Amino acid sequence: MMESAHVAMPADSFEMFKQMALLSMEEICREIFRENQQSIKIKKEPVAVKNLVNIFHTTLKLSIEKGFQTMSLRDLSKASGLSMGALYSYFSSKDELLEMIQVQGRRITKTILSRHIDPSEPPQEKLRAAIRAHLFLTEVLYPWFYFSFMETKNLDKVQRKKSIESELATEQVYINILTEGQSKGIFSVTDLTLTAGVIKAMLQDWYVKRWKYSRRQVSVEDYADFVISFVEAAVLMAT
Amino acid sequence: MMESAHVAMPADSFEMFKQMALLSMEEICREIFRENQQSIKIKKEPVAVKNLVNIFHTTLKLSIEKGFQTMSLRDLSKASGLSMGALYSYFSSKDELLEMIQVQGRRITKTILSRHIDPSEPPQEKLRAAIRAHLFLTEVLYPWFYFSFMETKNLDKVQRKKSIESELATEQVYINILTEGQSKGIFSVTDLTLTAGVIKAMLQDWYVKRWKYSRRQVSVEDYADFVISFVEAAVLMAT
DNA sequence: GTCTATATACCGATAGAC
DNA sequence: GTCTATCGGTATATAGAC
Repeated sequence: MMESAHVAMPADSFEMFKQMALLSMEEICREIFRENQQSIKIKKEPVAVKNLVNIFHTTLKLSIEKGFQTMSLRDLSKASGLSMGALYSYFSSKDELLEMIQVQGRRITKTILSRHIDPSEPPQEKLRAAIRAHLFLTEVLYPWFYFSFMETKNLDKVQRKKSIESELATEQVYINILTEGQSKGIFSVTDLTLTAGVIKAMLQDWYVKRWKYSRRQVSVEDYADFVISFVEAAVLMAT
Repeated sequence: MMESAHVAMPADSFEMFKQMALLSMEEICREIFRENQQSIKIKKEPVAVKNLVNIFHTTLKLSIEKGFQTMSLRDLSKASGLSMGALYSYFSSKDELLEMIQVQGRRITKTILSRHIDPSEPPQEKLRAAIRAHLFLTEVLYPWFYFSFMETKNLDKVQRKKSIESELATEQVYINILTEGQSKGIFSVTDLTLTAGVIKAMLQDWYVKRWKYSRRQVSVEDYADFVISFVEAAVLMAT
């Protein structure tokens, strides 16, 4: 297993982030293919990956428009150009398709977020880096995040629990940063958990209410700068 | 038309708000009945209202669990105790049921929010009152708000447009308050629209991620106090 | 006003030709 | 590896008895 072991990654600009993240749809689908070879009937990797890219892309597209439950597999078949039979070579049920997408999304979040926070940096820098990394990631993988957000309630009990754990883990990143800053006398926070919660709510708004920001022509970098300044105004110790 | 003409309503505590809001399910359903008498076949008001209460309550309950699309009308029939035939005496299609619920929710929001903001108050008080009123309202009508939030994308074009307008109108309330405070030298805000947007995101989190707050035993008054202090720390002019 | 029974269409999933 | 044809089940919606 490759362990990047907290090598600092600056990601000063969104473009830099995009390149460093190396999150092409294709790579993600290759990983999914390799991990699900027991349930995927197709054996030739190039063919399988090509079709998985198509299937996931089309699923996300249709689900964002009208929801995963509302999208029938006939819709997916028509929009992707693959037949019903071909689709069922890549997953054994519609629920498995949902799960495959969710699992991968959670892992990417975890990997990228920890990779972009350098524990040797001071808390204020860490806070900025975390906010930027989180927003840039959700921008690059917007369909995935919106889908995950909207479809969590349709998961089975086991998967839903994992989804909740993932959410709380993301919040914990901010609780840790705030705690450290508090103890170093840089931040002044009355309630760590609630503060982390509202930070997360602001970040979430970027992909949940994306139509609002794109119609107002607010770029992800604009929004990151704003959230950072807003949060800092609220938590930085008055000097 | 009854016009409350901005009579100040303090709503200092959640309990007071609850009483003043007078938003019993029954009253709301009576209103819906009177406005939809063309599509509701039942003519006796007491019977119709009683069943509408049942239908809406059950619909919200089932939809929150698994989504409106996933809930079949057979599910609704079973859970409400009304037959399929009886259900169709109250709406002409499943989509109309969705629309009836959405329309009413939007109207309530608009009415209550404007009723609880006194334009003669100073901006700082208005900001506090708006945040409290918004949170208290979403607490009282949690199922309605969660439902509206999750099902907006399933509306037809016309209804979705109205939903967007409603969201932007709510944001405008905060933009106006912030603008006034800015011009009076009380607030210092770099971007009015983005600030209003993140305030709204924090308010939304109360009903979107409700499980988180209830598991942590945070009351709506705790949360209101926290959001007010967080926002004030960010926008109040340093003295 | 409420029920049961049913029309019609589409759903997820699979078998078997190619 | 991909297709078409089709299975059994269930969806929305309605007709007609009571």
